[in-house]
Amino acid sequence: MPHIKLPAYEQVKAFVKAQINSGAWRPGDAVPSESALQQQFGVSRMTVNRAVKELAVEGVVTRVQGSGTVVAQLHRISSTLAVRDIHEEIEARGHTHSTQVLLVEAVRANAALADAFKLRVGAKLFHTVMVHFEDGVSIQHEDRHVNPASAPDYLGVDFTQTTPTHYLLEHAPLTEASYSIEAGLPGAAQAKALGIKRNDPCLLMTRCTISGAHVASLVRLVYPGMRYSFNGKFQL
Amino acid sequence: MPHIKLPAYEQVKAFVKAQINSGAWRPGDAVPSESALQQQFGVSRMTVNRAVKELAVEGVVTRVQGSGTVVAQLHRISSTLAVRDIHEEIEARGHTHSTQVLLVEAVRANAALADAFKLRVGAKLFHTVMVHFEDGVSIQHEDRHVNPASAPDYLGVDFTQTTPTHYLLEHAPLTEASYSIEAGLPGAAQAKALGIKRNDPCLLMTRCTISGAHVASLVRLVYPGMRYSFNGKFQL
DNA sequence: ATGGATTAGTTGTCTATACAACTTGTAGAA
DNA sequence: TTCTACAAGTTGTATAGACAACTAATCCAT
Repeated sequence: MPHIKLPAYEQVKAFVKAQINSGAWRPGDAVPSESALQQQFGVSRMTVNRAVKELAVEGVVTRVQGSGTVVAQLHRISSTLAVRDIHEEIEARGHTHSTQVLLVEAVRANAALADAFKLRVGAKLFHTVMVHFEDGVSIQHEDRHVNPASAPDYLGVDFTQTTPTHYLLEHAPLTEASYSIEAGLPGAAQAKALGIKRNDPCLLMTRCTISGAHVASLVRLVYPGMRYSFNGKFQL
Repeated sequence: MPHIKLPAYEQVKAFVKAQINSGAWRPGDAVPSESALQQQFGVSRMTVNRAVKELAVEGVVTRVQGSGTVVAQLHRISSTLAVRDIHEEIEARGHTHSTQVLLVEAVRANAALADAFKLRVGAKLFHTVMVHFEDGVSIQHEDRHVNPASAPDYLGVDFTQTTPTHYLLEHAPLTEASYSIEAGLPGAAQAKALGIKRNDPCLLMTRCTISGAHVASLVRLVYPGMRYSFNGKFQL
């Protein structure tokens, strides 16, 4: 065991976590005030403040100005789902990525698309459909609509060289995004493109990204069920 | 527009975010040093330090001691997946929750379970199977194994009154958890218990929770496909 | 009893300063 | 050329103090 000297604020954090961890302090219990911890550890209040504030950000404790600090009721799994380029993701696993472009076109927004993009019906949108492969195995079907206001040159991009996610992250900096993940069956065309059966379960992700004032992109991703999973981890 | 006076550190954060948001600073670009921002805003270095440090925690910028600060390459969607009691979750939606307990028993660990719990083959484990309903509609099939060392009285709990998650969060404080979400088909027994067809796609979540020195619980959750989704949002 | 002011205690923000730890480029020595 | 030592710049940690903002309880006058 290396005798690494932890910073003072880390020692305070470790102490609080240990009390919670051991069960001595239970959810809802009060955590000693900053001045109490300050005296206990012989450090300045700013140092204690930093420690407890970080624990609050991590969701371990809850603070109320004027009232005090208590052990949080729920311990959250803080998993950070990256809006990440699938190309990089696959390369990071040491595999090779390839893309089959199925469709590149300009379309006019129907009611549903107009609503999602906050544009009028009939407004011009870009539309691409492609399949991504990991070592030759289909892993993601990507059906995307893009707002020309956010990426006017989108249709001219060579998507066998650059993924839409990569291009958009470069040209339309992300300011807001929302997503939804559910299970479902692929459409006929999607199943065919992915080379799976119509009744093979899939993870369906829809994601809407906003860049500045515009809704930049709306994408529907289909992951063949058994070939992909979302993973996460949490540590107190 | 309310003229709310933001704290100084929030103003610095807002400035940096605005530069990134507008595209003036792109991923990989250098962010001004703390001393530069300090002079620009006429505040102390500690205030600037707090602002930029928080941006680093949020994943907006990347800092390297001795080198500097740059705009982060990837903007992450930080979605916090709560290890949350499904009872509370349903009640929070204004619906009513009910449980059908299918199995409560003690079992001996087979190879797979022993490996997951880091116990020897044949060690005693508790095992419960139940279905959760939201307004009478099945929404989750829960198949759970529990380490007796973490919750010796687990089998005596009335699970029509208390959910396993709630009981375990109370009696075995969570210190670590990992999960995996994928799409798949339910087993025959699971489909029957949920009242769905064998080929209805489902979200499958397996979750392993650690409490102190013990692997406390291993649970396999099955959510009927179209009735449940995981949602998340991100804002710069 | 009710309502209002006061007060003690707690967290939130901010300052000015100091030193430590680390990175990077440069000047000098081998 | 190559390596070393140094210096400048940057972030990390920590201090002591101050005031603001808020909460909860108490006391007091009505």
